[in-house]
Amino acid sequence: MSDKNTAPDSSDNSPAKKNYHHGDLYQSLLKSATEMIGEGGVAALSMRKLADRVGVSRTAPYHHFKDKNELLCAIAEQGFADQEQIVGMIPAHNKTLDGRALFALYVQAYIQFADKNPQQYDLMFGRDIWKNGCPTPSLTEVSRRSFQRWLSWVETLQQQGVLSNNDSALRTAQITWATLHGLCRLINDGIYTERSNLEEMSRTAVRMLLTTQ
Amino acid sequence: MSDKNTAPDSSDNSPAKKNYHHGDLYQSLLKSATEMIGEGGVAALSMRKLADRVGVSRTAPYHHFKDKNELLCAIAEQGFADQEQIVGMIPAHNKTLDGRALFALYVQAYIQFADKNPQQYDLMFGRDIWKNGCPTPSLTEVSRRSFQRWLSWVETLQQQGVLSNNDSALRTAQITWATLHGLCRLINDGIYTERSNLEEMSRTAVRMLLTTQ
DNA sequence: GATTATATTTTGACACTGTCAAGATCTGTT
DNA sequence: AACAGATCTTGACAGTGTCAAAATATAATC
Repeated sequence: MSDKNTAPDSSDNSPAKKNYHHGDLYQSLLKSATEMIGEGGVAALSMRKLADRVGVSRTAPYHHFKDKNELLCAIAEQGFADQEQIVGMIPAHNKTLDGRALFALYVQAYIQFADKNPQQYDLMFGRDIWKNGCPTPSLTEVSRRSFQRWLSWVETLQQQGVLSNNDSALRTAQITWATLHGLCRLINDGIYTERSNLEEMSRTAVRMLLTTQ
Repeated sequence: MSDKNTAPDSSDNSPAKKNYHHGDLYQSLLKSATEMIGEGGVAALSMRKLADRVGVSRTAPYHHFKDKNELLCAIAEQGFADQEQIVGMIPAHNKTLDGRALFALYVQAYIQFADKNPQQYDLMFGRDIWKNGCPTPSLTEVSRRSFQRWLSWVETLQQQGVLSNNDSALRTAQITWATLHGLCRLINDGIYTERSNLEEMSRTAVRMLLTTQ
C-alpha cells in the first residue's frame, strides 16, 4: 500500500529466493526479531513493532509464526546453533591440550558467549520460553542434544580424572553446568555488576570444579 | 461506589488500624500482590487486576507505589526477609555441627526455599527488577547485606579448610553462590524438569564445592 | 489464456496492559 | 466551620497479542 509495491516487484534482484509479495518474510522476520532482541532484550520485541520494522502489517507475521512464542523458539533455536559453533567445538577440536586446559577453555568460552549475547542467552535459557511459554518440539530437541553433548564430554573428563568421580556423570554434568549457568545469569541479569572480573571469576570456577591434582 | 462503603465504614472491627477510606491499603496491596505472584509469577501480576482484587479502582495503588517496579521491589524485599529467616539463620545457629555439615544444610535449605517459592525467588533475583526495572535503594541495601553475610561465612569456612583457599573469599563466595543460584534457576525456569532428584543434586553440589577431605 | 485454488497480506476489532491528569471525597488540624 | 492534605475515582492515551473476515497476489488446472 505504501512503498512496498514500488521497487521489488517484478525485478528479481535478490540473491536467494524472493517469493510472493514480500520475499521470504519468514527469514526477514527472524532476522529483524533477532536484532530487536539483541538491542533491548525479549521485553523490547513486540510483534507489532517487528511487523513495522519489516514493513508489513501487524498480523502478517502470524502466517509464518503461530505465536509470539513460536517466533521466540525459532530465535532461540538459532541461538543454540550459534553457541554450538563457538563453544561446542572446543571438546572435540583441540587435540594438543589436555582435559584440564580444554575444560578451562570451555568455561571461558561459555561465559564469554553469554556475556557477548546476553539477550540471546536469556532467551535460550529463560523462563519466557521454558516456563511461561512452551518450547517447540524442535527447540526441545536441539537443547536436549546440546546437553547430551555436554554430558558425554563430562563422562570423558571423569574418566580422565579431570572431574570428580564421586557422582554419576549426569549429576556431575548438571552441577557443573549449573555453575556456569548461574554465573552467567548473575552477570547477565544485573546482579553481579562488575563485569571486569569476569575472567578471574571464570578461573575460580574452573579451579573449584576440577579435581585437585 | 459498589459494596465497599457499606460494611467497614464507621464500624471499626479490624484488629490493626483501618485508616482513611480503605484501611491500610499499602499492606493489602503488598499481601494480595504477593499472593498473585505466588499463583502465576510476576507475569500474572497486573496493576489493574491487583486493584480489582483489593476492591479499589485501577489507579488507587499508584498513591502507595510510584510504579509497578516499586511494588515489585517491595515484594522482593519481603522475600529477602523471608529467606533470611529460613536460610540465613543456619550459619550462626547450629553450634553442634561442623562446617561441612552446616554447609550441606545451607545448600539444601537454599535450594528448598527456591523450590518452594519459585516465583518469589524469580522476583528476588530476576532481571525484571535488576536489569529491566530498577532496584529501590532499600532493596539494593537488603540484598547487599544478604550477600555480605554469605561472604563473611565463606571466609570462615575457608579458614576452617572446608572451602578451598586457592581463591579470595570474594571469588569463592561468588562462585559457590553462582552454583546454588544456577541450579535453582535451571529447576525454577523449567529447564531441569526432574524435581524429584533435587536432594541428590544438592548433595552433588556440596561434594563438588567442598574441599576433598 | 482464463479460471479456480491456495498462499499471503491487510483492515477492523477486542480485551488487555501501565500510567498520567483532573476531579471527587474523606480525614485531621486549625 | 474552614481549610489543607491525604486518599481514591473517572477518563483518557498509547501500547500490547491475536482473532475473524476481507482483499490480493501467486500457482495450478483446464
